[in-house]
Amino acid sequence: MDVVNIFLTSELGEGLEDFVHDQRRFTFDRLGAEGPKRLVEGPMWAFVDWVMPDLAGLEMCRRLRADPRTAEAHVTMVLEEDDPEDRRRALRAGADDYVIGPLTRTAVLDRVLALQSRTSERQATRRLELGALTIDMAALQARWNEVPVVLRPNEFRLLRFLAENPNRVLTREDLIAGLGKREPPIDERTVDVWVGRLRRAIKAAGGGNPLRTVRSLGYVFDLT
Amino acid sequence: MDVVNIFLTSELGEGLEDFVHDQRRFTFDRLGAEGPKRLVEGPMWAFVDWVMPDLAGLEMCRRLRADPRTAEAHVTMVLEEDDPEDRRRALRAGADDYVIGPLTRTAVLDRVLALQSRTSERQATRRLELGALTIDMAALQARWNEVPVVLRPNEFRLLRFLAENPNRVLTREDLIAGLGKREPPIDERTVDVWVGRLRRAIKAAGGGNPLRTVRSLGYVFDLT
DNA sequence: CAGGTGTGTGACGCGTTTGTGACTGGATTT
DNA sequence: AAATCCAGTCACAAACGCGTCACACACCTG
Repeated sequence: MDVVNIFLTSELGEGLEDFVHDQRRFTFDRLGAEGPKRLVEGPMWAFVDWVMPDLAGLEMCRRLRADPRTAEAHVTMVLEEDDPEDRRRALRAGADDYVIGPLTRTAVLDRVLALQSRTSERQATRRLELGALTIDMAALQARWNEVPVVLRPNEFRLLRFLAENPNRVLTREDLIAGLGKREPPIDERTVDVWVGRLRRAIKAAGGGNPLRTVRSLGYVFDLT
Repeated sequence: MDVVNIFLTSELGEGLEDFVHDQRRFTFDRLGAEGPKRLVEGPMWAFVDWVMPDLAGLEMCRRLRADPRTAEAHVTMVLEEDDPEDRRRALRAGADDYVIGPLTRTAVLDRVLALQSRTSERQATRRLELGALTIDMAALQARWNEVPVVLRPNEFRLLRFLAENPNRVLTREDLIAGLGKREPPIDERTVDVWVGRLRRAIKAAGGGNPLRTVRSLGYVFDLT
């Protein structure tokens, strides 16, 4: 299910809790002066209160824009009343949008659903998630439960290819071809060594063994 | 309505007047040896003539870059003919771009519209914050925990480009293109030297090493 | 013109990666 | 049970890719 990450500042959305609507899970997270507590992937929405205890809402806007983790977030400013001058300043500080408070579940839904289609195009970052394992194609990095798996180039290619065809037996021939090795022709037994090395790397990161051997045929990436 | 501020040198664009196109107002302003007459906000384009009565166009480029008011402007050099040597020198002097003159309303439109999306992103983030590292686009300065990192121009451009695409493997080709180097074609191995120099500079400021090498592919700016 | 700075390049050396053959032990077949 | 097959693992050599250095050249400054 798609997850919509929503960041809130200070006491905004006091009564708001995670909820599910229309195939989407809305999760709420506190947003402090240091930015988001945890790093999330996918579309992000931030609702910034105009008045904050220790930091002006405008400054928070600028910080969100300056931080690459949240630079792509859709920032909505929550105003107490409809002051044209404040709206202008909010937009200039980097907000995409504004609502007149207080923030309610309905207000959040309206904003997010109205704009989701537009924003979802942005997140082109390719990424595979298979159980505890996530593979970030852009960063060329794999993680097992957030623990980085240190992989050599060939191992990464192998993992990627296996993960892209889960629950399907891939012969050694498939794997050699899938990694684009032709010259010189690779001995099929070499694949065994590749798999061994990959397994060891995942294990070193505290992971399990998602790679199952199918005797006399090849290997499978077992999903769940 | 969005305003696009365009600066012109000397007799360039003699017949050009303010006009409106596609929801944008284009305003033209003279650019003298002392820089722009008035201070403006928002995106700026400067068209610099190669030949000027009292000042060489190249020198004008450098001044624009040195002046914090115009350092972020998009500078287009206007050449009379397509001389590769002149192009090279124009780019080296700080120009982002060039056209073969004379300057017409159409040429201005084309340049500005083609590049606006890219540049407007840049304008939005005058400052990047990535963990201990902050990059000040306006001051052309980077700091690691408030300690200035002394960078040469090329190193700054490299750091900036890497930091603008964090957690993404950038090939040497990407980096060369990202720094806008085309003429003459740059040897890919030179990128290694750039990275080495950049790393050393960050280290000299007491910083860590946010630049990860991805063997046989390129480099990544690792966030967190 | 001399001195200084910034930058691209070729070359060298070292650590890493990787394909392979050999050995081992478990599984399968006869 | 013996014979056979097959996959896991190790050690090793060759190839590869990267970091670094010194140098040349262009440019700027005085």
